[in-house]
Amino acid sequence: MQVTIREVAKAAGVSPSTVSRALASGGTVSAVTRERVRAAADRLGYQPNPAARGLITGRTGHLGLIVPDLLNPFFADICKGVQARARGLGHAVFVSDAERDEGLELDAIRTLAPQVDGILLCSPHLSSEELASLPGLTDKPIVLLHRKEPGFASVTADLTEGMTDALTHLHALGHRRVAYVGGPRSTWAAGERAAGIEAVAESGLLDIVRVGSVAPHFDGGITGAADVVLASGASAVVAFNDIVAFGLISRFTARGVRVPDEMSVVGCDDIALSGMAAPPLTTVSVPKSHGSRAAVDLLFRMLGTPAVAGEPPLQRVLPTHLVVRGSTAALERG
Amino acid sequence: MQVTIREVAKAAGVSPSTVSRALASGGTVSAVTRERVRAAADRLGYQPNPAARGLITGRTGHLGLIVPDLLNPFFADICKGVQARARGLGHAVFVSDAERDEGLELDAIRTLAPQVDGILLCSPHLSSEELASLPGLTDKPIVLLHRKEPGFASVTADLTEGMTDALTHLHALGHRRVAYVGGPRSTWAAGERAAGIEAVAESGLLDIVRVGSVAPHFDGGITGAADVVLASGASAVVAFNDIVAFGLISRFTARGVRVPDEMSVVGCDDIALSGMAAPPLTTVSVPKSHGSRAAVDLLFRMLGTPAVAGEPPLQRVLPTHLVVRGSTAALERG
DNA sequence: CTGAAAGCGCTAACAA
DNA sequence: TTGTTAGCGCTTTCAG
Repeated sequence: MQVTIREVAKAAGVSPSTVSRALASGGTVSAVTRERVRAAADRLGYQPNPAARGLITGRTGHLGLIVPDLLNPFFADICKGVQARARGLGHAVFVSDAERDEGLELDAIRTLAPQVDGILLCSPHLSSEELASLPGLTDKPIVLLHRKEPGFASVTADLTEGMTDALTHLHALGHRRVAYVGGPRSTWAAGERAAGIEAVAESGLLDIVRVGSVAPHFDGGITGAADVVLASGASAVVAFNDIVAFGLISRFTARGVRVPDEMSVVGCDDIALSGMAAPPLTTVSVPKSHGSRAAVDLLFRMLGTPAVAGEPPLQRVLPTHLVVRGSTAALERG
Repeated sequence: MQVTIREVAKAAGVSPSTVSRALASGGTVSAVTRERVRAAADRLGYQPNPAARGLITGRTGHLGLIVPDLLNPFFADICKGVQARARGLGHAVFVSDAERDEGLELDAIRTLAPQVDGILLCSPHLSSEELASLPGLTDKPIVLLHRKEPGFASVTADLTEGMTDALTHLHALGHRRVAYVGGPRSTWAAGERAAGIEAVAESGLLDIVRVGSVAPHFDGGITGAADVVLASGASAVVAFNDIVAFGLISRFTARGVRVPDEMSVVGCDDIALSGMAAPPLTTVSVPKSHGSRAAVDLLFRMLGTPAVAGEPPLQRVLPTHLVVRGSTAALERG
């Protein structure tokens, strides 16, 4: 089906192993031979078969990326970043959308593991216990993306600080009573955000109204949450993420409450669309491409330097920053 | 690194080939042996090495998907759909984001080709000539997704009809002068849409104002286009896609023009966020998961039945439909 | 129904 | 510097 190394060897008048060496980076071949081999390879359109190579090197040249939902632009962005960095390092990436289903996620890990050199796992839903069982499932290195867990290498963003920044911003604008619409309760990221909210609540800086949890997708009971926010007397609201923020704004608008004049809204993630919305969304920006890049780099480091027992895995925490756009405004007459 | 077929064979007291047969679907093994092998495999946590298998069967069990930009939720959605269907058929999928760059796209095809059984290509940017050169690059089957090209199997949506539906809807609401903000000029999809717009223009049903082309992402000169629309005297606008529509609405809002009261807006694609926007977007819905599914199925059919020379490749065209939400309204006092 | 042997395309010792 | 040999893990003839 493909042109093999043997045909190239024949065409160049050398042995297959010489072809292999000539085409490899560290191969020890004479310049003339290398040129002859290259020419022959080009002429025949030779493409090395990665499966055969992998069989012997133990490296596949593939990475696995598992995300909970590509429909959430946050994860699509992650995916793009991972893909770009992996390409730069000569690796192709398998993407698996786990559809927010723990069973599918575990399946994906099991299925992907034997075909990749390492796995990047965006898994807000898996329990700590399930995560802990992973190293038994596969010996391939795993990097957690946007989740931190003892015993795992990870790259995360400082969401706690992001939330306090958001609240501080609202306070500076004169808001004193602020609602928080949380995300799925059991999630790691939800806990991180809540910690930031609670820290501010306890400091007494702001009066915080906690408006339960909504699913962070498009039909997740956001309408009801918006109505609760409206009834609470809050003049501003921080949302679990940008999608929830969009949902809130949509409902506010439908009820004739103008954003930001009558209600300030802050999102989280800074998905690409948030700058395009009407009004453009003030949001806590999570470093997506930078985080993806860092995660891929961390995984590669682990590939080069297999884990030493007793040495704790690297956990990198990236800063967030608040992007102030048009959905927040100063409160008139405190 | 992994447990091999030989260890399973030893554990089950049979030969490697028997293990292979026992685990394969069509293997001719006695029920007892099969059970014994299965038990041993389970106990040892055996996972067949797909690379080794692929080397001999000529099948990788992988699909390649190439998209121009995952940041566009339309393609993220496609990706999700392809992934879901491929998983159902036991295939993993490589995703490659070509970053709207023809060179990267060609590279991706070249790189992916030897590692997959077939390729799903979302390529609005490649010229017809470049596309035509693809079969020389690889003999792997290719299905074009959301682009139709002579000589290629494809799955597309009827955008022309979608556009005429959108305009008909606006006409029914009393609009008589409607702007069209087009996308990148040279794109296949742009041509399809333009055909629908022109058909209506020629019919004389509506007065169409063509407002040039904007890049279909977040900074693509949409602000300027919005101002041109406003100056044109149109009471409604059809946008190249939902993202452009969001950008227009954002600018309209910033200039104090209310949507839909003073300006109706129609998008195209029906990305997940469009129902969440404020106001929720009226849009031409393109069947994304259905299209992805159809494309994967078509690719699998080609894998089963290699192309017969002289027989034209299958080209499937899916219907679009207009989703009327809150961004369009009847024109007061025509 | 099962085992032995060959070999997919490639790389990595080891000799030459 | 180059060729020869062996073998990665698996499937698939071919005998038995």
